Amino acid sequence: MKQRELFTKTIKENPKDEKSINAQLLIRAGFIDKLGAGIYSYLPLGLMVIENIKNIVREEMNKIGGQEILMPSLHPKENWEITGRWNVEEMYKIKDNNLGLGWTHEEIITPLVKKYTSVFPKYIYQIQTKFRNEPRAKSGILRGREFLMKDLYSFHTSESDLNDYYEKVKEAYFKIFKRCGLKEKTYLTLASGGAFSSSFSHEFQTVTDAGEDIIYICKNCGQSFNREIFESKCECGSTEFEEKKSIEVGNIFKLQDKYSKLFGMDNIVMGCYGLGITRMMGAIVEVFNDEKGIIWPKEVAPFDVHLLELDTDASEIYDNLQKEEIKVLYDNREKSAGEKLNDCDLIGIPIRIILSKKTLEKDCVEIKKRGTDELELVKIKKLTEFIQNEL
RNA sequence: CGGGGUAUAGUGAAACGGCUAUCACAAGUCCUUUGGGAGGAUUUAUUCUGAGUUCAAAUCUCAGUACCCCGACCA
Repeated sequence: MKQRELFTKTIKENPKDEKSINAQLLIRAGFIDKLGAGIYSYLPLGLMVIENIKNIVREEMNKIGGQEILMPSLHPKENWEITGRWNVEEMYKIKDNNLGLGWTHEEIITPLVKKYTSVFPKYIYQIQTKFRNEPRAKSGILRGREFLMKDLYSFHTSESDLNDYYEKVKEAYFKIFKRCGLKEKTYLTLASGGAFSSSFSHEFQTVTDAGEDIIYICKNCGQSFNREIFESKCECGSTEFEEKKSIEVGNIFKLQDKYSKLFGMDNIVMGCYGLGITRMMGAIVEVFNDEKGIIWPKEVAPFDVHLLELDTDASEIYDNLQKEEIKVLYDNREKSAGEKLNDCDLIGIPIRIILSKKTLEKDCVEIKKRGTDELELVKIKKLTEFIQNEL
């Protein structure tokens, strides 16, 4: 993709109505646009990142038997009256129509599964826009009023089967975090089950100062506890903890028969497993950035390489890389070198390739990996091979 | 939902209650530039909305709205 043609624009100065790092960088680098508090448009660069995260999540969900569907955002009042959750603050309601905008989907998935199958277990998920009337939208895309979430629901005929599957989901989540670069920063955290689950739930908390939660990480075993349920001793016996701010990127629950019973599915127990897609994107930016911009982990980056030409035509290199299906952002804009270099750092694609008069004299391009200071000259002939090894 | 703050061009800022509301960047056109945001010419406003005070309001007062921050909230 030629940067000249890309529907986006970088901004030099921070927007005055955003304080969070993720929002400032994503807006300045041209990934998202703000429409209102907690309401954002995703421009092509931002959508590419979203799609990358979604595909990682899909692959890992499918590996544990998940089947993808898409449920509606508009929800009839009747479904929510059954569970007594129609009159909660989170629900945006459509006046005079007995419809609300869904902030979760138990009320839809449970009758749907009842209607379409009697063969269990079943694992059904979707990646869909959720609406929540947040009393305080904040921190850019970390806490939006409209956001993308993956929600998986599992249906079992026995509690032990639910327990087994619950553990599988935990593993799948850590595979997702690993591929998104967040594994080292994300802790499985014991939390309350909330109003609709009697037992504990597990949260996946990514450590960052931008987070809204406080977790206590056991220095001995690594188990972490949400502040809301934290007591002074870990299960392993240790009393040494590290206190950290964190953002909840995922939350999994054993719902037992709470919803299945209400919707007339006898002897079925359920689990539900949420994962915030846009929230993860924000968390990635919060974790991976420097004073110049974003530093995308490979698998979620919008492009593999950022090719800059400085006063030297690099279109042949661009064509050759594209032929090998390497995703290239090609900057051949008529801008000063400084502007191109700064934009490149801001956007944060993992590998920067520069062709200039200086490098061309040596039949080379200059390679720099985002987040490092090392420069490397690579022969133009060997460039494709070099990049393929890096991916 | 409580507390605090802000609102001026696409973006970021300036302007004592008083002159034609300035400046930088971006965007468009023309020319010169190209290894860290280069230069010249030219174009860009209902000062958030409504009321009030005043000879005179971007500036003071009140109300509303939006946004930011702290707290409460948050499957």
